[in-house]
Amino acid sequence: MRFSKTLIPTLRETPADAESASHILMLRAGYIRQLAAGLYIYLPLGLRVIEKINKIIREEINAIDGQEISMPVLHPAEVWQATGRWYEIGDEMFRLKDRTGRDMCLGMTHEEIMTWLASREIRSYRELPHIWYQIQTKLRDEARPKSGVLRTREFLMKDSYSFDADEEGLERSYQLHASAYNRIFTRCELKFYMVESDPGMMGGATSHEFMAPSPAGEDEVVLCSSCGYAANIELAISQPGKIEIRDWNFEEVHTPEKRTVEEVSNFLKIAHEYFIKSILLISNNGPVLALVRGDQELQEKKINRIIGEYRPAQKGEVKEILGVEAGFIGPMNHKIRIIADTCLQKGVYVSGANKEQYHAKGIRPGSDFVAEWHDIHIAKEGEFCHKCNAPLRIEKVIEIGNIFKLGTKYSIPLKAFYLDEKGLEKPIIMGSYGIGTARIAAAAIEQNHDRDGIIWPKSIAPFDIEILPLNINDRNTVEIAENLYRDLTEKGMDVLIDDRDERAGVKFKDADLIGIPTHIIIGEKNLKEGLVETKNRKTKEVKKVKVDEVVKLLC
RNA sequence: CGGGGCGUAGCGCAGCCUGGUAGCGCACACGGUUCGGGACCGUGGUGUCGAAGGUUCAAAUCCUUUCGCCCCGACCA
Repeated sequence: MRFSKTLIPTLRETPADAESASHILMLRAGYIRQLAAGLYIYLPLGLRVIEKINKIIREEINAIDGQEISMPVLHPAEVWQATGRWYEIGDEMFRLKDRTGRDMCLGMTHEEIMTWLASREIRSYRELPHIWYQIQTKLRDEARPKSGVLRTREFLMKDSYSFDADEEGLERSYQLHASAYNRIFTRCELKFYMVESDPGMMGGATSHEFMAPSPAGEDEVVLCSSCGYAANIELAISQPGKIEIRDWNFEEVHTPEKRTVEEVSNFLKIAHEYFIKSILLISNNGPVLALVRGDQELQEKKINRIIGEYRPAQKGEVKEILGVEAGFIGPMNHKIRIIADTCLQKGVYVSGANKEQYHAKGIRPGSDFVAEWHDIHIAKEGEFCHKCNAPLRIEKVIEIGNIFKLGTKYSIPLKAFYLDEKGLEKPIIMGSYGIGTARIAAAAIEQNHDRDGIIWPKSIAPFDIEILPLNINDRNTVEIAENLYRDLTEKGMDVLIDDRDERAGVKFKDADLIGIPTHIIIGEKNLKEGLVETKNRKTKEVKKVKVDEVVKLLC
């Protein structure tokens, strides 16, 4: 492709609205333009990257017998009403009416529609299993689009769905996807982890996420480098450091105006981990007291899985329900449900005395209070793996893919049944598997860039080679450049030739910004000796090569 | 949805506090010199100052409302 005939509007200055590296560089290097919050135009270079990624995805999903189909973006409400998600999902779903007043929505995912299709087309166990997928635009009215292409309201996603007769089949489809995903992200040359994740609204029991480490990521994962344990921080289990068991007798201590763990800890000269933090929550089934150790935080997702929907109690409610001001709550002598973090099972602690201006020292779990024991704290860097006891570390990550076992959550309400060998009607067992194409591109940039610009992995770069004829007014330069352009293209390489009448400096700067892996620099002086230069964008290594050996070297 | 910030030329910004009718850099056009890391000199064009309303002799500037965008948080199939 010729630079002079391609829309590659590079920017010298950093756009004010961009913050993350991928956002800044995609704008500056002329890959994308923003239409509105969370809506992006993919310019020629951007589109090429997306297409390269999609090609890899197609090859790998086809290889596990996935069949590509294409589904409408506009959906009738009834299908979503059948599964209840029409009502469960709030403002995140774009809704509209057609001219006859019929309720419609824009597809934010396609479980419903895929299942609807399966319900019509699959009759017998003999037709199973199936994997259907599409690479299609999804629309979600995100509360907060951010970080350029990382979180948008309209985005391209590969979503596949598996249909099996039983759990074993689902497990097989799930593993096929896990291995396909590993190949896809490996081919895209990303650093990534496969981690345990919270199935959340998708229902079902098992799910994993594929996470690309990057400071621009919105999620965090907990990793054990010793045994390989890896989980989303929303559900990661960790063992806090052990503490000594003190021989304190139970006593009430006057702690005037000392409310927070920090304040009482300083006042009594006792470390945070000897405290019990009591947090009052209001669930749909009444108040719940959650207890975590003083040096820990409550993991909201974990408690959510135990008690369902809830909200933190307001100050007035604390006094009303527990009879004491927040800041002096302790776990003793309450009639409400108490859920305590498992690490509190052993030890002797300090907490509120349930009496204004007093804390209690020498609290013994089990005898001074009873509780349900669950892991409800947020895992922290330096805590220990519950499997192998090695120290854990935490990394920020970008979610680039996920796989879910859905079971029958969609097949039952949408009546996707099949007849088994005995003629019994059974619901199809499903899985759903997503990959965000643009997030792969963004993650690749986040993980591979330098001061000068993008450094694309070879597999997803918009072009393989960029030719830089430095002076296009020199006949020899142009001739050699054009010959190389033709020969390399004929060999199947994707080649961009910077045929603009620009100064050499401009071409170098733009080439580095755009980030094509290999540059061929054609300058008059070297040409006089029959040489051109090849430059590796990543290592910056430059080699002088004879003109007629270039093609052989690069193909 | 809560908190914060910003809307002035294509892009990046100054001017606003203390009202007097808009400026700088880059980009763009033309001419000349230059030509291997975002050249230099000269000339030139460019704005409903996000929008609406108000105060005032006079509003980019003060007041009110509203829209948009970014950041933090909440949310996130």
